[in-house]
This record gives sequence, C-alpha cells and structure tokens, in this order.
Amino acid sequence: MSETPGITIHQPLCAVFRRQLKEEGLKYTPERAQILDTIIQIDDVFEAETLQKKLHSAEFRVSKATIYRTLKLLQDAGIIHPVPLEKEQTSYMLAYGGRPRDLVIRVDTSEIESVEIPELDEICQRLCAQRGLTMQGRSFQIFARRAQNDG
Amino acid sequence: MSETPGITIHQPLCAVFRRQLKEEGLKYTPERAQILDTIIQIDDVFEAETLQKKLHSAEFRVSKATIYRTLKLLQDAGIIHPVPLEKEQTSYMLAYGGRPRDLVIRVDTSEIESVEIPELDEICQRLCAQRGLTMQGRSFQIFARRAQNDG
DNA sequence: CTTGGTGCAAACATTTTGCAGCACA
DNA sequence: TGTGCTGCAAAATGTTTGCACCAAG
Repeated sequence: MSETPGITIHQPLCAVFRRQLKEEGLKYTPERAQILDTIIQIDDVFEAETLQKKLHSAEFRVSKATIYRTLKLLQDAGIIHPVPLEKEQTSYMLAYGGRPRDLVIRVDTSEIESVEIPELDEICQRLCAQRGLTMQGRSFQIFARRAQNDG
Repeated sequence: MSETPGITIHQPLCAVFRRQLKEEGLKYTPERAQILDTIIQIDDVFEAETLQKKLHSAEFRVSKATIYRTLKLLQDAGIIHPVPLEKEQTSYMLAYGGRPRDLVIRVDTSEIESVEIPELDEICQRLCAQRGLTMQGRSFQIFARRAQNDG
C-alpha cells in the first residue's frame, strides 16, 4: 500500500460527521469522536464487537448501546456502510478514505482481498452526476471461488 | 469462460443448484426448487419474509426454518448473495440472471434504482481471471443523496 | 434400513429501547 | 432549566438448532 503521509482524510471525516450532527441538533460527543476515530484506525471491515474491543483496548469504555447508536448515525451520514459478509453480526466499512474498499471475497475459503479499481471511481461519479446526486460511498464485492477446472 | 450472450437463466440456475446439491450429497427437494423458482420470479432484492409471503400466496407452504436453510444453500452455491441495505432483515438478491443487479441507493429517500454497468462485467472477469478464480456473483451499490448544493 | 429433509418450537445472538442520572448550552 | 447523551438491563427480532416424523434410495 503506497500511501500519502499522515495527513489524509481524518479531518474531513470528522468534519463531515460534525456537520451532519449539528444539522440535526445533535452533539459531537467524546464517545462519538472516539468511535469514529477508532473506525478510521481499524481501516478495514469491522463489526460492532470488534469496534468495542478496540475501544476497550484504547482504555475507552463505551457501551454497546452507544456503539450501535453511533453506528447508525455514521451510516446516516454516509460515513460508513454495511458490507454483506456471511457473518452473523453486521459488518461495516468506511465509505470514505484513501484506502481500497472494493473486495474480492472467496466464498470457498472466506478470504477477503482488498483491491483497487480506479475505473470504479469514474463509473460512480458518472452515475451520480447523471442523476444530480452526491456520492456518499460505495460497496463493491466480487464473490468468487477457485476456478472449477483445476479443482 | 467466454460467454454466450444473454440467453435464458432459469434453467441453468436450477441446474447449478442441483449440481451443487448433488455434489454434497444433498437433495433437490420440492421446497428447494420452489424457493429458487420464487426467488427468480421476484427478480428483485428480497428478504426471508418477503420470500415466505410470496411462497404462501402461491399456495406453497414452507417453514421459515426451511427458507433460512435453503437461503444458506443458495448462497453457498453462489446463486444469491446478501445485499447491504439498512433493513433489519438480511436482504438478498440473485447473483445470476440477465437483469441489472447494480444499485444506486438514495440514502436520503431510501429509493433503490437498478442500473446497468457493462464495464463492471469486464472488470470482474479481469479480476477473477488474474487470480485464477471463477466468479460467483457480485454486489455493487452506490450510496448517494441529492446534490448538496441544491439542498 | 439409512440418509437427508421438513416443521415446530425452543434457544440464541444481535440489536433496540426505556429509564435515571449527567453534561453542556 | 432544557435538550441531548450515556450506561445498564430488559425487550424485541431475526436466525439457528434439536427433535420427531416423513420421504427416497
């Protein structure tokens, strides 16, 4: 993963969230800030539980209730969105961010590989532009298994 | 997998399912056949409950348990896969079929529009080919809202 | 007979919600 | 002083599982 230095997208994300919250008369509390920050750190698919553990290990105690409530807010803000994995718990991923978010999922081994698909950005932009929409994020997964003829 | 143009898909789907079942020593029962058939008829995103109602109205009584069990089998076979909507119930859609399966989801209005993105087929094929995989299906959603500058 | 499938109902797990105490405008 | 937020625990829902009986090879 080649990266841009430390700057990146954290600030904008927080800003988006804050703006969205303010817009609805809600508050940007420490819990919410911490949750978003942790999600950004995880930088991968995650579940409510994963998130809580991570928060926990950062000495930040947040209840499941608050996590679920915040997850919903983040989803409304278009900052995260659910990913259709076969887990029992709902999985989420960041909708924004410089990292790859498109996945190739091996249905036979359950492996998940992140891939970069530059063309997709253009496709998304085009589709949104045609409809006068602002893109909030996307979710793209390819489900595949080992080629059947070798195996 | 060079492709035959868009001929039919129902027969092949049943065949795929039957083969997959046989491969694991399972049976292609009337319930399973009926469930797959109903899913094909629905030809849209659906949930376990929707499915049961549809089956019901077709005078075909199938228990929730069987529906869930079959849904899992169909998923394993790569015939359907979950879609990440904001519903409480898991939503699924057909992975195969001649219909569009890519969605533009309005996060502000919850509208769901199916779109055709031919380039995606190529992209998927390419990614799978590069990895020696056989594609089972894909899931693609764009989350968007009305352009912010006119709201 | 043996293996698998179905429905039912109980069991489970996750997610949601009511409530009391708090914090900040 | 009022609105919103949090944690806790109870409640609600979707999904899974154990069991007894049924069907097919």
